[in-house]
Amino acid sequence: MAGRGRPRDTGVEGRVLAAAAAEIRQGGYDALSIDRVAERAGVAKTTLYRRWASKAELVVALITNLREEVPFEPTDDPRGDLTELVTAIAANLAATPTSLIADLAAAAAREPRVGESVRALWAERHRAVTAVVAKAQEAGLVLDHVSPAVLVDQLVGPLYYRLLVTGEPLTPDYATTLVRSVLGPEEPQ
Amino acid sequence: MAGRGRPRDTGVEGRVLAAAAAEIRQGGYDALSIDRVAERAGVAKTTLYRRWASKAELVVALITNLREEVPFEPTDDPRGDLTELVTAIAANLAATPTSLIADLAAAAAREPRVGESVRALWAERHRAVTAVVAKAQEAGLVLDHVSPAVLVDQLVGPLYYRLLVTGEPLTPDYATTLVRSVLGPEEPQ
DNA sequence: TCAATTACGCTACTGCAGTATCGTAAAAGG
DNA sequence: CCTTTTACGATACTGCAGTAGCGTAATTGA
Repeated sequence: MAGRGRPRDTGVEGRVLAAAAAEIRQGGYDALSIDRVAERAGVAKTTLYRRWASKAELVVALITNLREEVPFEPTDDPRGDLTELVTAIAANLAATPTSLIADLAAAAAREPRVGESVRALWAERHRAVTAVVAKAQEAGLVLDHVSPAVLVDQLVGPLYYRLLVTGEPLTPDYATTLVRSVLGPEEPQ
Repeated sequence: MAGRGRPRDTGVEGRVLAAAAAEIRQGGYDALSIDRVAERAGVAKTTLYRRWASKAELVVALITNLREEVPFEPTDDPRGDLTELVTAIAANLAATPTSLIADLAAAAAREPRVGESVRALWAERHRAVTAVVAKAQEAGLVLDHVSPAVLVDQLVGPLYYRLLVTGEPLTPDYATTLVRSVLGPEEPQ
């Protein structure tokens, strides 16, 4: 079952990812050099390319690996949940170097395979917001003429828009404003 | 006034931009090679770098140059204007190679100088939407609790979000849906 | 006419991503 | 034991962005 030839060195992946993590922490995507990562990991460059087809794929695997699940437990207050969730996403985006996100988006646009991985990475947040929006709709917080899917885009899209396009800061306050704009003013019971 | 030494060759800029335009048309940002552009323009690479500090700056200058003003004359129907404008922006984004937009965003995040130019390039659309939203507000189409600035983000942001993040297509129908979601259903007089 | 100044072309270089080639090591199967 | 198969390391290469150095051309001012 395990194939015929020489088995793969199972330690390579971990060593390379660790080396890449150390490199990307100081300097972001551009500063991460495949040659340096390979040398630091004690691995030949060709071996590295046997695991990941490109620098972008390595970085995506790295980010996916580092990714810590944001624990989010929904309460019975969809509006509060939504605010909390959007604020958390905004905080996460603000904490990540903008150039890294932009470089991932660029790599995703260039290479279809990378695109799938990156979208899978970001789809998680999208789904979480979608779930809470669905609860808000059940609770009657969403106007009839509004499509839930579009509403999600209008909650999350502006975050990326500010980050990548206008360059304005992502404050917690802004996240709150987004939710209020979409759900209407606080309506006490 | 014109300085002391040898004057700059005034034809360089035009020739380089023309060569760059020809190159970028077939292959996008990555395929545009500074060496090839210089050769095609009949200019030394060093001369090219005397005008533009980086490839990104050259591309931004190129896009700015190619930019044709989208003629938009506001009518007395803010809602229709907004739909038309957002649809036009969506169409323009959909017609541009996604990787080019993503690469510009990445370059903007990397180099502050490029960031300014790119944001200036994109701010035009933002301002146009802001103006129409202001008219809509005057016409009473915007709910009181909604900030106009946030509303603009929620109209334009989802376009970039779909393009760069989720990878979903930008249809004219989607643009219309965005406007309706934000302004409420058509309210006949 | 001549020195100073600036632009230009040319060549060569660094560091980078990615590829090709080759000898060798480690396993499986005959 | 020996062949086959696969992984590995090493070296060298291509094309790329960007930089440095140098000789030379074109202009101004003395």
